[in-house]
Amino acid sequence: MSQQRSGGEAGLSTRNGAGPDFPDLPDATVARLPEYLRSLHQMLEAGQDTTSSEGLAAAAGVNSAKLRKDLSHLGSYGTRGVGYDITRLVEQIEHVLGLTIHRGVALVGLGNLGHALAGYAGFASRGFEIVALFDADPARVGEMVHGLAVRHIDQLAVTVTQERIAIGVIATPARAAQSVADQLVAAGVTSILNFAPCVLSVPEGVDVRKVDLAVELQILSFHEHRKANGNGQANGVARGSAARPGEVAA
Amino acid sequence: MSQQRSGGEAGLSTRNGAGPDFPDLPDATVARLPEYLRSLHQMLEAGQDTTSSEGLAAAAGVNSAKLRKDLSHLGSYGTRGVGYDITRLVEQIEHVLGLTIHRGVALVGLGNLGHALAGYAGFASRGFEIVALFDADPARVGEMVHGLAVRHIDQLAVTVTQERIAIGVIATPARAAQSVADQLVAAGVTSILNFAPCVLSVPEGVDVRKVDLAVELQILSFHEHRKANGNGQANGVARGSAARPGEVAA
DNA sequence: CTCTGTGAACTTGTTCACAGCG
DNA sequence: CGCTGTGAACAAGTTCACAGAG
Repeated sequence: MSQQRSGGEAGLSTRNGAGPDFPDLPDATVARLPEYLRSLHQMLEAGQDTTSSEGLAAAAGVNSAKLRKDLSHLGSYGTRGVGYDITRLVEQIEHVLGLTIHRGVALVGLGNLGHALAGYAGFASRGFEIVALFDADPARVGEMVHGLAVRHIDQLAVTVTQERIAIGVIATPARAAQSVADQLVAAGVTSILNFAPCVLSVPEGVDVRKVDLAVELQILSFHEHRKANGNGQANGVARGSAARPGEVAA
Repeated sequence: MSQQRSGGEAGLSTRNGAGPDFPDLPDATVARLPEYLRSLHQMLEAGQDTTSSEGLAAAAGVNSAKLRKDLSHLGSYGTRGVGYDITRLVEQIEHVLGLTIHRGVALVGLGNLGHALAGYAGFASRGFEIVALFDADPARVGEMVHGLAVRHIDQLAVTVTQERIAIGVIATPARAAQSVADQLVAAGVTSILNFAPCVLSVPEGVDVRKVDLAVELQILSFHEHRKANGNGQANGVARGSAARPGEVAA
């Protein structure tokens, strides 16, 4: 697993017992499906209605064998000699990712980053709706942010339970994050996206994904360092990256 | 591999030819070093000066064998029967990651996210300084954001070259990202952190890391979907995540 | 004859388990 | 004797290369 890649615990992903609708996907595959989906939507907008593994792979920045293997895990939705029907593939991926269900998200912490996340168009366009905002600072409570009023963190339990929110986003300072996570979990949240630079511990059955902006820069720094010192043929693009192979433009 | 996982091309990382100072680290190890570093700093602040692999592993959310293997790639900086000297380990990791050198960063795109990034304290505290802001919108040019004036994107080449900026952050809409990347590369930038939801193509020798906020939610959605349908023992925490193993609280 | 789907080879990453240093 | 450092076993992920469907 990418950013980041890569890191994190074993990533058991998902064990078997799967019906036809819930194939048992490798973690690495799950992490790439959203990227395929994005490329497919782009193609639809461009008026395309069919694509080859080669074409979609190029658009998503992976190689075609990998793409075919990923898609084959969903079942066979391609036609040999022709390619994939884009609409059908989109439906299939959205179904597997559970994007056909509308998902409400609670956002905790309305500092700089929280404000940006609250207004991030990319969430809404992908079927996620931020339905509640929380902050511990009384000065921020009541403030309207992108059409939603900020509530005090004390309201978290009630709201999350009432609105059956299953996904929480933590954008608080690190020192507050564990406590917020505990409250989210207690209220019934089972998936957390954590932007605070700290490790959260949560009960089994709760998924946490972490995005640490500074970590990404530090990884780039490592590669810079190596390039600068001319050692090895440093050039690697890892976890979640997107360089196409062998292009030399500039 | 995995958050990134992590997606992306082969991830050659770094080939050999390494001197003692530039060990050839596996990508997965590089991705974890920043997390170790953060935990170590936290321990220093708490007044600790020594830690065991077990202790640091717990703090960083990995298992201790992995941690020891990761650190062993840097050379032997532990004492058997005792543990690691925190200060020494911090120095070593910072050196390997190239954090001893001050790195200026250019940020392009000052929408919601760009504003948040410009003010993100986590960058500065990790040795990265945002030294220039760019936007294409004339209405935003000249605006002061966290002490820096926004310049027009036309100034990018000059500024990046003059200030010898090696790292660029793209926080523009997707449609502008490729053009911005091209300009960054042309001006000499060799590492790019891309927040735009699109694949960038860059020449060999340039590293790109991608952070896509919506992708993270979609991955969580997949696990939600499986949990809701009770299929398999869904619970996996992948790329860049941070749940401790086997804790059952709440 | 083209392009998918997939076994098999290979590479990378993780975990185990223990030798041996301090 | 505790804890690091590491070979060896294992697991996951990637790539190759080709059979065979359309």
